[in-house]
Amino acid sequence: MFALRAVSPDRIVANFDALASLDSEEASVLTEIAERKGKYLVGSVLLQQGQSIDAPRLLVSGWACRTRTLPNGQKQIFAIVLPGDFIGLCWRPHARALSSTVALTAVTTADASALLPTVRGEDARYGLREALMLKSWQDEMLLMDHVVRLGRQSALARMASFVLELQARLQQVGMADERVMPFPLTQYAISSVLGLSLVHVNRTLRSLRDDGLIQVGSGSLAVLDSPGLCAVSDFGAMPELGVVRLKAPS
Amino acid sequence: MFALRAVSPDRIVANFDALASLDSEEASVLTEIAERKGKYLVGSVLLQQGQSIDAPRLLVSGWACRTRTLPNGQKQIFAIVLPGDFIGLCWRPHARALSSTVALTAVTTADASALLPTVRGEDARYGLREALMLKSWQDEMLLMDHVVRLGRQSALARMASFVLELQARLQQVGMADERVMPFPLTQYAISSVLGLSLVHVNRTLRSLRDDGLIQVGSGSLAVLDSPGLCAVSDFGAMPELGVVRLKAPS
DNA sequence: CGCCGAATTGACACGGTTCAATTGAGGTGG
DNA sequence: CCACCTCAATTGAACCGTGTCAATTCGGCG
Repeated sequence: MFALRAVSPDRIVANFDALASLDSEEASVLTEIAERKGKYLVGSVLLQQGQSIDAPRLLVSGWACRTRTLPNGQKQIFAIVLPGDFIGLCWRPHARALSSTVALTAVTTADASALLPTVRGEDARYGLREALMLKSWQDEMLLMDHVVRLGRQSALARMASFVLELQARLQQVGMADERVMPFPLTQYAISSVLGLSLVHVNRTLRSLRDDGLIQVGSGSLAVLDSPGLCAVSDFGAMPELGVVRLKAPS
Repeated sequence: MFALRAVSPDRIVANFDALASLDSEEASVLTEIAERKGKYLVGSVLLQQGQSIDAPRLLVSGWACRTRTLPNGQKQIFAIVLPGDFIGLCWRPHARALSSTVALTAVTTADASALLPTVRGEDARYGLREALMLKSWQDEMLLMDHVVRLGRQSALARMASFVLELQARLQQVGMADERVMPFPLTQYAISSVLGLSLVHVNRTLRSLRDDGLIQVGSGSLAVLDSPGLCAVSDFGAMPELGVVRLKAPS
């Protein structure tokens, strides 16, 4: 299936190399990691809230989310985890997971424990360390962008900026072209991300579709009018994604 | 003024000692830090978004907030910074600030650069390092609690859980007793935190007051019915603050 | 073919925003 | 000491975005 297509180790290396130049040894470490895989079904809990974080993993294929379930049964999704993203990678020692990570589709992950010395600064993989730093910096930035979305944007703007965020991130790992991207999320999942009711998510999507801004197919989504979508998204609110500077042209 | 009362170095040490036992050398480092102060007026930018973080500071007195200003002029406040909290302390090397930190009242801060080696793990202050780790863990947790607030709670619940959060945090540094606490926030600031309109913040506060749950005086707030406020807050949604475990009784 | 979860749609209620005006409190200068 | 100014707080009324309830349709899969 489209959405489950695995990201190739090469793409992952390229993604990180774009953040900070990697030497060949660093690239091969990443490649090795990406090849040691494990599979999980939809709904699998990849990391439990409160669990101590000692073995970081790399998401290789499929989509997941960091989420918390409220007492009344509602869910709040903090972030969507895409191929090339890490699960349970933290710069603080002895950290515990602040949210559960759950598979939204079938998923494969790879053990990334080999990166722990690099994170701790115990080896000389400076480029890789810089890339990991920028990656986790981006994660934190996305969370703050999300706070702005939930706190200050309308349903239409939330949806538009969410779509644009996913598009940008998928393009970074080569899973989306200028227009079309995989989109395996149910409307319920989207509602749990955006803090809206399921019904209103449906209406909001239809509105964007009726305005010719996007097109949703089975498991995929196409951005028909990127500037228009930016306008709706109030994107000035979160110009940050573009700011994740790629390395200077070498 | 009540709210501007400085937290004594002793209280700060006690706060951190409650997270992880400190030895006397570690305690004296904190004390020295807390005594090297600088003053700032209301509205001062203590840390600019995008600025590189190299000199962490400790907030000694007054309140501040981490915030971002949107293109339309609205603000979104991500977190309230209270005495005993750090400004610009990050576990990743070469990090940049993801939001600006602005003084909400007159403020005094202290240079905490002396803690950098401890954060980097370059010295043997293990207890202090553990305490700092838990402190920043709590910061991140509060941010996720905030996402839940904005995404899933009603105005009343947001207000109630916000008040309870501030109460708990102020009690940790000895600035609030069982009932009353300093409360220098304008309703506009509260609206920027909770993602509500200024007018509705006013109405929500009045509702809590009319129900006999809280009482607001000049620069202070009293919790009259703590269990009642918990009930309104849907506090089950964010049981985390209580979970910041204090050290085991020695 | 029949089943089940996901998507869709309509009608209606309600929470929250917006606009506009008034009141209250602290600070400053005459 | 009072008049005045400014910003924060307060209140009312109308509007509208979003949630809720309830049905219906669609689509994949056994």
